[in-house]
Amino acid sequence: MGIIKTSKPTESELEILQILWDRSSATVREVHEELSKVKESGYTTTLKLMQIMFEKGLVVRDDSSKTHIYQPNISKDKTQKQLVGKMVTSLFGGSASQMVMQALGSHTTSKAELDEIQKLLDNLKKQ
Amino acid sequence: MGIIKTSKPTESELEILQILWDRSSATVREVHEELSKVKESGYTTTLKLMQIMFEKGLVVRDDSSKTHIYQPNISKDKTQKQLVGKMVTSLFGGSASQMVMQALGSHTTSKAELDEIQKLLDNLKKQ
DNA sequence: TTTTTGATACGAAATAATTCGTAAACATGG
DNA sequence: CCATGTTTACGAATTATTTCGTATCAAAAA
Repeated sequence: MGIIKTSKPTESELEILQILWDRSSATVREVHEELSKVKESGYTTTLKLMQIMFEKGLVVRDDSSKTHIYQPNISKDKTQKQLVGKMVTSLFGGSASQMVMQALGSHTTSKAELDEIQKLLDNLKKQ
Repeated sequence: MGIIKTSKPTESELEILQILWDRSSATVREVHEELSKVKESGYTTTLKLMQIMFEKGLVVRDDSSKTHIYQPNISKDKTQKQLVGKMVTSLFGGSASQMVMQALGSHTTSKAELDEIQKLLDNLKKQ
């Protein structure tokens, strides 16, 4: 049983978490470079955000050397579950299938992905 | 081709839209009663929110009588698509199936719902 | 050693979202 | 007509989030 993380990440925090999940660890500089590809903002903005995330416990950091190295402290999986769950509740009246249909209906999904979903569906049906 | 609604509704606005989508039209009083069931807040707060939503074009209203009657001005379907799409992009790297799996994996889904999804899946596979 | 570069810390401004108090308008019942 | 209750309008406080400027420190370069 892990520690409960109540506060859901803000939009900006999520962008940073994405990068940390991908790379598993990164400096502020690295995160900022990555963000800059899709977003216009100053270095100290990214720094401040990551400091706040540290205070909130969303990330951990190694500050043994001058340049701190950050790592995510909440799992991608759990966070996805949490946010999807919230969306299912608040936007689809609790019906996951409604959301699934909306998701599959509007996006083009590859054959491989459809097969994966089929597999999952088969498993769920058995139980 | 409809008018483009850029601004995504805030959390609070979404709660109100839910109610308007359900009832198709409602007064501030009615919306507030409904909200009160799950949330603690003052009447004028709801009023103000709905006024702002009107300014943004999220809702329309009939103000021919003293008590205004509000209706949603963006469709539930479009809004769901938009928000699900945003989540797929920002949280699942564009893979709808990843999200579907997360949604189905964490929620308990009824047999009937699973069948519905199966039907949709069959359709998608054919194409 | 001195200068330059790159890093953190931190306060605070700017922006967005939520909340509420108060005034004014108006209908209704006495 | 007057009091009461319900409504809208609106300003403004509060809270949350994002953004950046400036000070300071340390390492590397000159």
